[in-house]
Amino acid sequence: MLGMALEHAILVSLLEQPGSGYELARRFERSIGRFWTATHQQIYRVLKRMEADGWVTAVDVGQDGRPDKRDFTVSAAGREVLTGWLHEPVQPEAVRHDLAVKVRGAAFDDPAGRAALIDEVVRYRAEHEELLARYLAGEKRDFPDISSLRAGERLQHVVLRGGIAYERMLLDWLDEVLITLRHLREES
Amino acid sequence: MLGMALEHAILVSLLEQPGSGYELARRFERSIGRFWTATHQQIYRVLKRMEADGWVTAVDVGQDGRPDKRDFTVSAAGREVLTGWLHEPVQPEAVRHDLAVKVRGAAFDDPAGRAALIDEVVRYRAEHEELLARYLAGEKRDFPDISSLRAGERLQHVVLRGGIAYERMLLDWLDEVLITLRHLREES
DNA sequence: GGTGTCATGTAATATGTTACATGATTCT
DNA sequence: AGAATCATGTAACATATTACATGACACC
Repeated sequence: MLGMALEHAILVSLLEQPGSGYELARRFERSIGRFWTATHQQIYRVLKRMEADGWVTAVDVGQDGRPDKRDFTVSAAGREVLTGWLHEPVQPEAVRHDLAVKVRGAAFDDPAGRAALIDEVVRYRAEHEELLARYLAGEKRDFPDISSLRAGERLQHVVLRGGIAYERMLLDWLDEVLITLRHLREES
Repeated sequence: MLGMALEHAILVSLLEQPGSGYELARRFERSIGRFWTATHQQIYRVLKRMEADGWVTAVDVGQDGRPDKRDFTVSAAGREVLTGWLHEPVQPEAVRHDLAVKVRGAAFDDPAGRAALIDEVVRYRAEHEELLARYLAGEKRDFPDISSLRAGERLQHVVLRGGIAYERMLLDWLDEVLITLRHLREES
């Protein structure tokens, strides 16, 4: 059970705030998704197993105007599993950076293909510029007074700072990539 | 076949330099591994399929003092597959950042557990400091004169710059994380 | 004699992705 | 009337990880 993965992200998210599979999926699209991606199908499957293993307990909640949902809460056993995992060493990350492969691959493409890559990098850059703007807006909204945060909020905030730092670094790097690609275009 | 993955990283690597499965695995531990991780088991399996599909061709090379190896080269068909993929939009990255989950999870750990996390972050930071040093040494060694690089080398270099930028950003962020964790410790 | 590197793989299991499926309500 | 959102899942398939397996040679 070493190094297991989605389970722990779900445990953290449910400890911060109990919720349904659907709500979890939405959180994974937003906040948690900054450092752990998962689709609703994965989440439902893992939640089912976690419930069977007694890591979480579910309560049916009727809602008016909306379908019923099943609200999950972390059990004492689930909390123990999480703390056990927290004390394991951090696993090396599995990196998968599409764009970097494409940039190196551009060496084997023709000028038209490289021109298309420039457009694609521009599009990709715009996406991440928006993402950074959303992170910064979220920081302003959720952590307006940084000096008065409780422990959990401070930890959430420093993780958000990581997302912001990552996006800024990425934008700067994409500018370097664009300079390089445009430079190569002008030479040919 | 959209969005397929390891295949393309292998094609780029073999176009830069033909080689055996073992050599590819070593490259994935080093240079390519900065943006795409893969184990030798994965590589052998995918190479087999790529050979069956005619994307690469293999030549047996006898070596003295060493086991024979099978050297792979990208075929014309493989090159076409790669350029086809290069012209597809970049897929959103699947992020999986263990440490960020643990930092948020630390909110639900006891003081002893948080102290242990500080030690773990320190260890992790030292690992990445070494990695950055290796990248910088590699940059000096492989790109001593930046003004006189050919197209392929310039693209390789800008990708390496990305790795360097990432590691620097990570180290700065880890310092922020340490400040936050130590601050919480002193308050308790 | 033991450790490490070179070189190749198989098998079992776990995880992740994609497509499909349902049904109510709210908004335009 | 049609599209979007809320809410839950199953099934089939693809990919990744982990453990196991073999054998030669080089170096200490």
